[in-house]
Amino acid sequence: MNNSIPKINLQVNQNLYLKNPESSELGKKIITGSIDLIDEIGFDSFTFRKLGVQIQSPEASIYRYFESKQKLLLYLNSWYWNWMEYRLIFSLANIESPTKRLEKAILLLTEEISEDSDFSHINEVKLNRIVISESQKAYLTKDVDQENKIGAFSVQKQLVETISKIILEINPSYKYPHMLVSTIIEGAHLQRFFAEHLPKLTDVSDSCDAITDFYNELIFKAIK
Amino acid sequence: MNNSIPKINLQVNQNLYLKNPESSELGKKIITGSIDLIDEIGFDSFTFRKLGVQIQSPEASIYRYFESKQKLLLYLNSWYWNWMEYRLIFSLANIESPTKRLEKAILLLTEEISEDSDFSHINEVKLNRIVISESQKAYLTKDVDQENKIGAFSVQKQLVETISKIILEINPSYKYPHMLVSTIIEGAHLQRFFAEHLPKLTDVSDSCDAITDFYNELIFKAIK
DNA sequence: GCAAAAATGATAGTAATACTATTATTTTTG
DNA sequence: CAAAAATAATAGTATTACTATCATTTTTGC
Repeated sequence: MNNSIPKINLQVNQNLYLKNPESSELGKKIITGSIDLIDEIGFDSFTFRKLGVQIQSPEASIYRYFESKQKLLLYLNSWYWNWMEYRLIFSLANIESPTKRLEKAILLLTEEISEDSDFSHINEVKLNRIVISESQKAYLTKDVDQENKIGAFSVQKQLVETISKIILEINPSYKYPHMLVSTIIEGAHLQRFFAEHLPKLTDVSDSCDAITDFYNELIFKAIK
Repeated sequence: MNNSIPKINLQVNQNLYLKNPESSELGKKIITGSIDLIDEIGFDSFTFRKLGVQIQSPEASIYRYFESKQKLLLYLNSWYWNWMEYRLIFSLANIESPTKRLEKAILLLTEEISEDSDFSHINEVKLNRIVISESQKAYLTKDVDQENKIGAFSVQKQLVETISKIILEINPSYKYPHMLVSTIIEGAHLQRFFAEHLPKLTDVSDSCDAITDFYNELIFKAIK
């Protein structure tokens, strides 16, 4: 990811918004502002009223883009995984060996995101932090089946499928490729959260990236 | 777990309640009622007012036991992991072989809980469903460091430590025992959630228990 | 068996939240 | 440049997450 990449719009599932926030200045301000604000105060304290103050637009205008703050969170989550898949495709291009492909995928899913790619009006470092601490709230709801029906999680499912296929290339008889991949995807985020807030649940070492190393070992041993 | 077990009170961290709910009839009704209600409508829609209606006591009385619904969730979570540890100790008693001990621990952490043990006024089947879908909301908060400081997660930490030690008995040079155990603990619950709501993220098979099998294989290969 | 203390019930109230509605003003576009 | 679309400004509502007060019931220590 570097400056040579043209500004591409990642398409997010239309059911997650009332009006595409990419289609106007106000829409982009809503996205940029909500990422800033959620990162700062957390999703629980985040309200459209506070966002309105932050971006200097009335609360009612925000409701014309998003039905609710839940839907906005689903949008951000969806954008993030879309971005991940884009990065994955990019990073796997022209690599033949399935083992190398899997290694690259694991790195992408588990590494810390510490640089904003300037890819768009979206700050990926902040968004990554939000996905780590808040995205589970997007599906751990009584509405999950409804949300699933409208395609809110299709990007994650797609990503899990893509990486599962690489695993099956390496070992066609491995029984649990999807479980293994979804374990990494959610687990890696959780481990980052634990490393920061509940270190007794992890084995953090300042030196190298323990999380990437842990998952690399885990996965390659599992599918051998 | 069977009827021969005497009714024991599991002690929950005192910082999580204002008044011990085990100490009175109303307190127990609050716990039983909140488990029923959260299981039914979900934690997001759950309010102390609704709970008051359910147990026929005024909202204000509930606030004398719990400062907020967040604290109540922390209490339930803490009770659950306390119960798990109790079961673990029970299940490992008199077993020498660390491999067998680990196998038993994995089973306990990953199996489906489908029978209420009649161990107390708490319905463990419902509580297990609540912990699966809601417990992450107890720590994925801006308040997590504060909550951690008052000991809200000490039971989970204890459990992770106990099982990590078994792993180190089997392989003293394994680098990531805590990460491995916390990966199981949180991952197993998540996989159960996925199996029910987002099956494309798993490899469900009706026959045997895929989740237990998956983690068994994963862990023993990882530490070999 | 009874007074004091503690717990609970009944009721009310408040600031904030998660929206919806209406009308005025600005901006865009054919 | 008029019509349409988008946004701003303002107001309003039901619900939530509490806190406060006082009356009533239950528990307890003697």
